[in-house]
Amino acid sequence: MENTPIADAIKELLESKPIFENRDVLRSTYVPDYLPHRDNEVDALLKILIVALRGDTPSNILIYGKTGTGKTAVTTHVGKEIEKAGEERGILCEVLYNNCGVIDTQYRLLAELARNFGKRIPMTGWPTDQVFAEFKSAIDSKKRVVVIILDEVDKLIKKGDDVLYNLSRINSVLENAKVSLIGISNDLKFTEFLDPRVRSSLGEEELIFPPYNADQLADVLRQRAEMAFRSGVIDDDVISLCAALAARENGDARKALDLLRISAELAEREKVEGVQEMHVRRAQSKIEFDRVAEVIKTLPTQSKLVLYSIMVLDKAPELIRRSGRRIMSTGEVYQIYKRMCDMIDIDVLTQRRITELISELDMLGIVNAIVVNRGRYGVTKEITLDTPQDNVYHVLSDDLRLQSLIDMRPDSIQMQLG
DNA sequence: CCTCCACCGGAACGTGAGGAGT
DNA sequence: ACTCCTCACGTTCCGGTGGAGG
Repeated sequence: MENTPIADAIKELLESKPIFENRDVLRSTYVPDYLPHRDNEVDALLKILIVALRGDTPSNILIYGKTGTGKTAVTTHVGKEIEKAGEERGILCEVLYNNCGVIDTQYRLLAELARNFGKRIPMTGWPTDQVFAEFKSAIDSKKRVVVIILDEVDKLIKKGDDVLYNLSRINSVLENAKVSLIGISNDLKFTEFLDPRVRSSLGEEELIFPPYNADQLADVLRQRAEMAFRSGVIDDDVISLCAALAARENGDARKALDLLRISAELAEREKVEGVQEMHVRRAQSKIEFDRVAEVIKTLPTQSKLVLYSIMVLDKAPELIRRSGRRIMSTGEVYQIYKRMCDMIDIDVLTQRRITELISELDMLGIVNAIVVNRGRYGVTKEITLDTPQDNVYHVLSDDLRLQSLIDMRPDSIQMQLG
């Protein structure tokens, strides 16, 4: 039988030894049976929720912690264990997980909750109180304890805290069932915007999850790596590097896992036997670029144009360099910006506004801008480009209003500007 | 020691879009 | 359909800054 090139390629790809045994273990949504270095948090949560198994109402809980500190993992993990233990003892205890980042209106949340108990609620159309009433009657039909996990609660209260108010008082109108709430937030200050009554009711207990340090992250990674990879494809140096890099950025376990997974994917694509430190470095810059691209994509046109002005200026030969980077001032950027606005017929904003846009770009980590005093020569921002820019062009030119300009590329624009 | 550059960044205000209430 | 509010985005105005250079 004659093989086509593609058939050969498929054969080769299938036969090459895979690096992964189970890729999904490295996703942050995967919850392992044991969570390293979260024993205290698991304990604390268990102690609060345990009363559910005696048929009592657990206190409402607020959980705080930066992203990737294991809030969601610990909570769902403990939730499952409690449910299981209840089952074994013949106690009806249900733990419902909701991500308010996805379910972000009160209607949807209540509808979702009610559906969990077999109620059929239309996607839209009913008055919210009716949905609430349905939910109430659904849970109250039996003697049970219901624990409602609200992940990313801060997203929910953006549109008013009515749901939280109603849910936190629901126990007073229930005869059989008991409800307790667990709110998860990565914003420590989000309760400030809450109705005081809701705040005190929701925050009966508060848990704060500290970030992982590098050693702890390494343990987390080792545990997952053991399940995720064939033995021998990854050595401890790679894991330590991933852990160290992620620890530098707030001890985010999600980031550490992403880093490890993407490193391995890069290695796999190269058909190399094992993952090397080089892959980790490359994975990091890939992640960084994806982040930047995402940010730039969502920037308003004016900000993009300011960024592009900086990029054009960055190519200018006459600028002073410092450690390889070209330094420019607000005034210089503004001059370029104005002329480019003319070229593509876009409103010219004032320098005051541009200063602000530059500061925003700085906060987003796309450029560096520090305010310096040049004495006799005034105060200005010293701006340097902070992004590997070659990749940025196509992201910028997605904006139709800028397309013609971006396609010209900096060098030829400079010719035109003179 | 004084001056003065070239911009920073706060304050107050204007405008239009979009949402809530009625 | 109507008003009323809020919000994001911009503008104008302007006082403030701090060290290089005289």
